[in-house]
Amino acid sequence: MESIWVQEPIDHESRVEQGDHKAVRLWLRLLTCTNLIERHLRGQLRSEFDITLPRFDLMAQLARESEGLTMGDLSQRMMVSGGNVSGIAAQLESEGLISREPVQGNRRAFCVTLTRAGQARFAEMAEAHEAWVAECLGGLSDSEYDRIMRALRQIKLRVGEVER
Amino acid sequence: MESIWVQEPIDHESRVEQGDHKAVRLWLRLLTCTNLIERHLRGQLRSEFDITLPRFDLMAQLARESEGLTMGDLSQRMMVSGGNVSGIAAQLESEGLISREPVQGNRRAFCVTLTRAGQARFAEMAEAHEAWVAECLGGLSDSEYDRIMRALRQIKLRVGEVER
DNA sequence: AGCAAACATTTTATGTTTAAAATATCGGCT
DNA sequence: AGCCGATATTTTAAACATAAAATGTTTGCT
Repeated sequence: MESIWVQEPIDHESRVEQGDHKAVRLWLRLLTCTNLIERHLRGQLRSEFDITLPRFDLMAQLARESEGLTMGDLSQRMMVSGGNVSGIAAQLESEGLISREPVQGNRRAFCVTLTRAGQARFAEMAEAHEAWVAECLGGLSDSEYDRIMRALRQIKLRVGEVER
Repeated sequence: MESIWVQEPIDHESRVEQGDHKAVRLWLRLLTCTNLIERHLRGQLRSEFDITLPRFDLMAQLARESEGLTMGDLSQRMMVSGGNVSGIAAQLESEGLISREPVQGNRRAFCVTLTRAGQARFAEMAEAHEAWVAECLGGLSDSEYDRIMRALRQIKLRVGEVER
């Protein structure tokens, strides 16, 4: 059980012992990559647009659904709890970037949409965001890209089955 | 030379745009997979062992270093702030799972180690944790596994460069 | 020795996230 | 009509996370 101590990069992945299994190593590498990119994007959004990643994420969901989404839809798509969406939406609403209108025929739900100001603001941010992501992930060849996408889809489906 | 990262712009304008969109799709899928697995593990740790992911993570660091680690070491390896480690360690200490002893020759630092109870508890959890991860990620062929690992390493390096 | 800078950690203030409880609405069943 | 379980959202409490200030220690420089 002698843990050869590798010192160079200290992150989720490099802390693994030799005896650890392949799946765990893949998991830690996946986690490291995602955390690094997420941290990068969070910092960029903060310094360039003074917005948090969750708020950007919520706006991004709305940007692809011009009809609007309910709070529950947002919670599902953002993969965060409903209470969390309540808080994030409250902030964006107070900044005038989104609006929440009652749904006719269902007084429980709200229909959340980007305001005109929100649309304009998001368009700016989305362009920069895309460039930042491409900086991190844009260099893959087509075949490599396809291969990873397929593998990740497989993983996604599998976790879905396990979760059930 | 890893050709993956050498981009040859044939049509400078449209090529880059396409690549950007692809990069974003890849990023979103990466994020989805990581979130799904993380959520699964969090839930399992909670329901099976009544422990949170950060606390498990801290214990996992210590389990690999029988000599113990300082608070600063833990902060670096867990990739979280020092203040955060203080709080998590305080909880674990109050539960008797870790101990913090003064380091001889440096009265600023603590040496944090798993208690005997902590070791036993972690051994149980680690076995289950590994099985859960394998459930999620174990379905890949060897070649797929190698390919993803390589691609993720390249991504990791690239983000490191971008960050600088 | 004296002092400044770096170090290791904790504290504080603020904000995020989650699970669970609370509130309110809807729909079906009798 | 009246009840009950599902649905949609908000509120609450606890854990987690960060940045920045505070505390105490070490190191190097003169």
